[in-house]
Amino acid sequence: MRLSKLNIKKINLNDVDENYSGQDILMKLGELYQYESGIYGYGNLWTKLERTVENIIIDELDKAGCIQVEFPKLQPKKIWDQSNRWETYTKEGDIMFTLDNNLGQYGLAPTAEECATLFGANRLTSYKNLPATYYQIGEKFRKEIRTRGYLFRPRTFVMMDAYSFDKTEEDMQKTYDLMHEVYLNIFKRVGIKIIPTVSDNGVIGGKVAEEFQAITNLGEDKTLYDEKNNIGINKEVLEFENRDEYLKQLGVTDIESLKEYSTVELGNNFQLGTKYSESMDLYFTDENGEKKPYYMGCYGIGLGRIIACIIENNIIKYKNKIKGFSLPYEIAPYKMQIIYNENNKEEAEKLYDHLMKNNIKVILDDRENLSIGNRINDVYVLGTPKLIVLGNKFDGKNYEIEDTKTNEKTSVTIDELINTLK
RNA sequence: CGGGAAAUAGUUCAAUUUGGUAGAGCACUACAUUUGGGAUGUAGGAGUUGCAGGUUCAAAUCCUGUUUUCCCGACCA
Repeated sequence: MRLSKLNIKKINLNDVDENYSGQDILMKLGELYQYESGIYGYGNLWTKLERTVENIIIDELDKAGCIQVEFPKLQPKKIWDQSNRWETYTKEGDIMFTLDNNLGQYGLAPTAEECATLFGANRLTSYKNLPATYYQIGEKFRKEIRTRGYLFRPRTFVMMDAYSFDKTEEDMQKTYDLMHEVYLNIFKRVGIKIIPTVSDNGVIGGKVAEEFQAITNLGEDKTLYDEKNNIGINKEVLEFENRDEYLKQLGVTDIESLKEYSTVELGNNFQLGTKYSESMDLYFTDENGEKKPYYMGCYGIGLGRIIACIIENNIIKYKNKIKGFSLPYEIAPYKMQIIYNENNKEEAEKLYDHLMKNNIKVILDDRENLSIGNRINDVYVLGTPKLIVLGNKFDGKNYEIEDTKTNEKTSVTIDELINTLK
């Protein structure tokens, strides 16, 4: 990408939000735009980053045999009546944005159990069709009573939601366990340290729900982490009466020895059982020709939260002052930023074309009338993991790459450069 | 929904205490110089002070109402 086309604003790093520095920088750049509390527009960097994370999620889910689909964001009231959730979501919970017009009443998708169940039941008519898991990635809408931390808790956000259909409770458990493994792979690939955590729902109904908590000092939750068993316990659980029995069940013996972390929930999986199948009156036919309810599960990952988390966990400071951030190389939409002085303009253009031809996404800082220093500082503001300067020291052969996280500099030839970037 | 803070130029803020022509830094525009870690000079543009009432000769400033934003809590498939 040519930086001259991105039209980022010049920013002052002296008054950056202390808590959410990365997202505030994107706001100041114009790469995030707030329309009102909890409703944002995303610039190129956020969008590309989202695509990258999305592709990782799609890749892992597809490998696990899940089927990508898309459900409507505009959902008719009648399907919510079918599961008896319209009142819950509009009155008691008051979480759904609703529309009322001459065609009828609608809700903007806060989630999609109804859509998924109807969609699945229409084609999963026989036990021979099961199991099946459908997933989609798209915007969700929720009337959060209090927005918080930019894209950590907005009112519209991008989420992956998956819905599984199984014949029996045992099969549902298998699918649920499989999704657990898929989630761990996803979070590993996006570079986030995750703690699979027992949530409070789990206490009430046995092991039917789990959260995937990421360690960050900006978190909303407190999680006790048992490193040996790789399991976390939401601190809320300790408030419950049957805590001892429950902890025993988890294999946690010494609660005092567990380290407490501030965390944010990036994913949440649930065993739904036959709740939707039965309430919506949708069944399959089993081996004996009998009507049976689907055992379902639902699985969610917040894409926006993943991205916010990655950005805020990779802030770069210099002399205790915020400088910007540095994205993990694997997920950065642009791997390197090319900076040059007037004498090396042609060389820089050549390098840019060469990398593009090799399908390596980089940023060429082709803006005019800026000092090298200005340009280098903007690398940090955009989060680009590596930078290369074609300045006075450039000899036409050896390229000096700098890692923005470690400040390590290496000198390489063009072929070596392409190999490192691949 | 409870508690707290705030709203003035694109942005971060000052001027409000004590009513009297609305300012500054950064950003923006033009020209020149500068160009390896957030330059310099000269000139310039930019505002119905969130909105609505009220008091006053006069309101950013005082009073009343209202809207919005942020933070803490509660809430959270």
